[in-house]
Amino acid sequence: METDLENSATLGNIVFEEKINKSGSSGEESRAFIQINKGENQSHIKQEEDSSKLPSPNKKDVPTILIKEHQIESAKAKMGEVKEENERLKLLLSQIVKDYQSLQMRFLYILQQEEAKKSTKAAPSHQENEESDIISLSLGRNSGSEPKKEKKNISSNLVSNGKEDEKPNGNEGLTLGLECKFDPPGSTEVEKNPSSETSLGKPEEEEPTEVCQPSKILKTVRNRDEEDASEQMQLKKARVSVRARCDTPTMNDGCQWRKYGQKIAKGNPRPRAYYRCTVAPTCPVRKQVQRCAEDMSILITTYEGNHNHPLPLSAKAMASTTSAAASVLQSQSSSSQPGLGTSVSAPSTSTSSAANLHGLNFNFAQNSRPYQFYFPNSSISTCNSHPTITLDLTAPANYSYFSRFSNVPRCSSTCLNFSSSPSSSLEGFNPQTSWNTSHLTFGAFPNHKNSFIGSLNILGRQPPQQHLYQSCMQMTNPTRTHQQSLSETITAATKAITSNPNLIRSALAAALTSFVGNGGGVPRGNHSGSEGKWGESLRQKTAHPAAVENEVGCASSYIGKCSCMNPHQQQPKQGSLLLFPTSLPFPTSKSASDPPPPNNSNHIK
DNA sequence: CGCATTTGACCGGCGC
DNA sequence: GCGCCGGTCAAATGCG
Repeated sequence: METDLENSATLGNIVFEEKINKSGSSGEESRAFIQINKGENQSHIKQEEDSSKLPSPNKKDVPTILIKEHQIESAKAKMGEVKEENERLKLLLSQIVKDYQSLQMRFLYILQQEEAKKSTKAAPSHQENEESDIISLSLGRNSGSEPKKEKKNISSNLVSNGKEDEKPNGNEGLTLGLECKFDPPGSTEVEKNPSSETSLGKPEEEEPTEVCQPSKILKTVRNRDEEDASEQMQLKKARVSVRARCDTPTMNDGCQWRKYGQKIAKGNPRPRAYYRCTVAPTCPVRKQVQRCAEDMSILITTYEGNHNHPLPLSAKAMASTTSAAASVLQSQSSSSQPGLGTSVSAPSTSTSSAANLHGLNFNFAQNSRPYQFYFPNSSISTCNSHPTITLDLTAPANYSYFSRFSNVPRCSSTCLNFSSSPSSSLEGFNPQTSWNTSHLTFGAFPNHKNSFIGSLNILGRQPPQQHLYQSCMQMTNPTRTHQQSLSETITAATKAITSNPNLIRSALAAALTSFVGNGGGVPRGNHSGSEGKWGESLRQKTAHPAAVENEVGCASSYIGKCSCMNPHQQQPKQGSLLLFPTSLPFPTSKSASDPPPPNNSNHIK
């Protein structure tokens, strides 16, 4: 704009007018009108030329020339003033942004401090506020060897943590007990979890140690479950469901999973597979994989819990996403239940997720205005046994998804709709042109009292954030190829997540990294969920965008650049972030028992 | 032989 | 109290 002004000034015969103050000047052959809207810090230049009134240079009207020169000088002077004003406005804006960010950080810090205080009161031994509710459930677990073996070998006193997951490992309870103030000194061998730094129990969940025979462990644990059921109910509830188009049996989220069960759930002919994370023996994270009953091409993966161990980047991405999403639920539930105020973040997953969880700053409004979330109910009711947040990464937005997907009567559902506008074709998505604007929307669940609806315009009017994400997005520019750029992307996204307290944005960033690739992942071929193929596949696609359309099966996902809005959202067009729905390049899992892709041969057991 | 998967049984929560 | 359902366990089975 300034450049335009300067250029215009050099042309001469130009009169600059501030529309507000000086509109209506006349008598000039050639004019440029500058409309300045200081409030918006935006200006538009209109140029008008009236050739019929152009003075002839040959005319001997010298005074006219002098006047014009004078006018030019005047115009230049005004232009300078405008520039100065523009600079002032910029400075002011930047200052405001800085202040805002500073306040935001302070607020987050205060929140974290408060959380820390609560945790300290409840359980002095635990310092991390970021412990997720689900992780709390995993208390008492150790990195010990196979649960069965330990269970058999343990004759010593055991500390039950009240978690079913821990039943097999009597030692686990002991381990937890050590960290727990209630842990008896005489407790037997305690195995330090390799990832113990991340395994922390919440005060509420910690329980006095109990001595029991190995054979009785299970019952003891369950009894304690009953005793603490009320406390743990919520903690167990938070879930994050990811909907993605995937022809492969399972999504490769970078983690290693072991299947421990399969059931045919009511209302869905496809079996639901149950997996637990095997990256660490004590990891409490579990996931359910099921095909969408109405669209078999959609794979629904529901995560519960947070990893208590280091994860590869690819796994971190998903974990961060799920943690961040879960934090939404947590934040809401926390408001309704002070006792559950501890954070939801995954300790081991990354500092980013942890930081984000407490940083949930949502500007709620009564209107679905851009940049604001509308929560008809400010919190998810704790009565809901399974509050679930859904990340919908499937094809074109169809809000019927939400209603049918949230069909669990007692569950409140939160949906992050990553679906694109109907016009955007997943397969036709061109990554090269897809990276500027994103739009994160929240689907409404009219049928659920605890649902919330809203939309977030992430970039819109927040230049710093925009820069942040642009930096991330630029790294993913297909022109920059391969693993390095992907790695950078992941790193940038991680930074973005870390630095930005906004939960949704963090989730978004994490989601981005999830789909960008699994750099750094160390897949284990022996585990069903250990593939790194999809990340690799995506890298290839990124390097060769043209090939994307030709991909069969799980297509790559990209965040698209789109100047238009999601039709379902009546939001401003500018600067909105739009996440295109995508099929995910999840590799095929070794597990033959996983719900088979709709198009593929299905063998359901 | 070790490990992962399969699959029937079991348990607990919830609704009627 | 009973039955349904989701979730988990653990023995059986399969595979490398």
